[in-house]
Amino acid sequence: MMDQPLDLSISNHEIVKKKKFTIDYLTSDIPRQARPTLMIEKDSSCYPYLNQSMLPLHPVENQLNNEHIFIQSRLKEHVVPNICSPPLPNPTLEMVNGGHGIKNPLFDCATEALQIQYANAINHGEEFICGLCAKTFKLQRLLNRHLKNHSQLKRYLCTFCGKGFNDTFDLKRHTRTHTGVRPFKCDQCDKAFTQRCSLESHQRKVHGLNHKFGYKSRRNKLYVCEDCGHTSPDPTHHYEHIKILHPYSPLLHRYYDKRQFKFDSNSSSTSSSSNNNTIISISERSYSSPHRHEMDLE
DNA sequence: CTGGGGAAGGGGCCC
DNA sequence: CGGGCCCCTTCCCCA
Repeated sequence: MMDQPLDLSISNHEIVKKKKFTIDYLTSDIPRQARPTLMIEKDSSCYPYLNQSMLPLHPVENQLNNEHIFIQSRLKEHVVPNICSPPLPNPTLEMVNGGHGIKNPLFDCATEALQIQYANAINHGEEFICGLCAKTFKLQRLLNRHLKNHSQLKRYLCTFCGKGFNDTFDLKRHTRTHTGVRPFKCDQCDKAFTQRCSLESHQRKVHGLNHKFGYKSRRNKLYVCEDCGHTSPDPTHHYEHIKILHPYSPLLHRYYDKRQFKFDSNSSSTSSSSNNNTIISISERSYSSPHRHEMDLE
């Protein structure tokens, strides 16, 4: 199966400079001494549990000097840790989102506050009502998730800027503002977008294309490599791309997670990529992976 | 002022 | 039931 060279599409994304975050996080009414500081060592790896000497460096921005990147958050409740001291790997920090984010080590401290909010929640017949904003929910777990939105303490932190999110998908979506990954490409022009809705809005407004999808209908899943912007509709192709080009990605450990890789019988490693960007040809043998999933695709 | 696009909040649904 | 993925929507910025 791997005798033929494998064609992989690599998007020509650029690292987009977003001044917005720099301004947001460096201007604050919080006294400078009181601001938490996120210090990311320039050469630190995003994959602290693996062999750092073999890992790719992360594209970074907001660089203020040659050795370190200091990003000061105006959101004092984000609990921004110092992730370069003690030296990585730091067992107290758990990476998420393929190494682009970390679990907030102090998130458990929010449990008490959440319990107070739970106590304020009202069970009114078959409805669950938020005691803080009076929004109603049909299911308890929807109320539970809603209550987290009231908490200022966020579960996941962006390793680029320290901004916090309760949802890893929100973190992943946010990370694209730092990496410049734009998976959703317009087939009518050269524009690309970080979100599918932005692409569909663009096509509707600029090209006059109407959606052929029903309201809230699911689109075909597009697998996106958050490291380089490579996209594929095929989970097998996506997995092969990560295995070959990003052999130390934590995503490879989630081969059996159906939320990450939805393999099916029609999935083929030879399917073409959905974008029209630079095509490079890579020999499988040239990138032999030491990973234990080497034979999983046979 | 307006339109296009970026970014993120909120909620539905699947695993 | 929680985590994760996705869609809809809104807000904001900028040309």
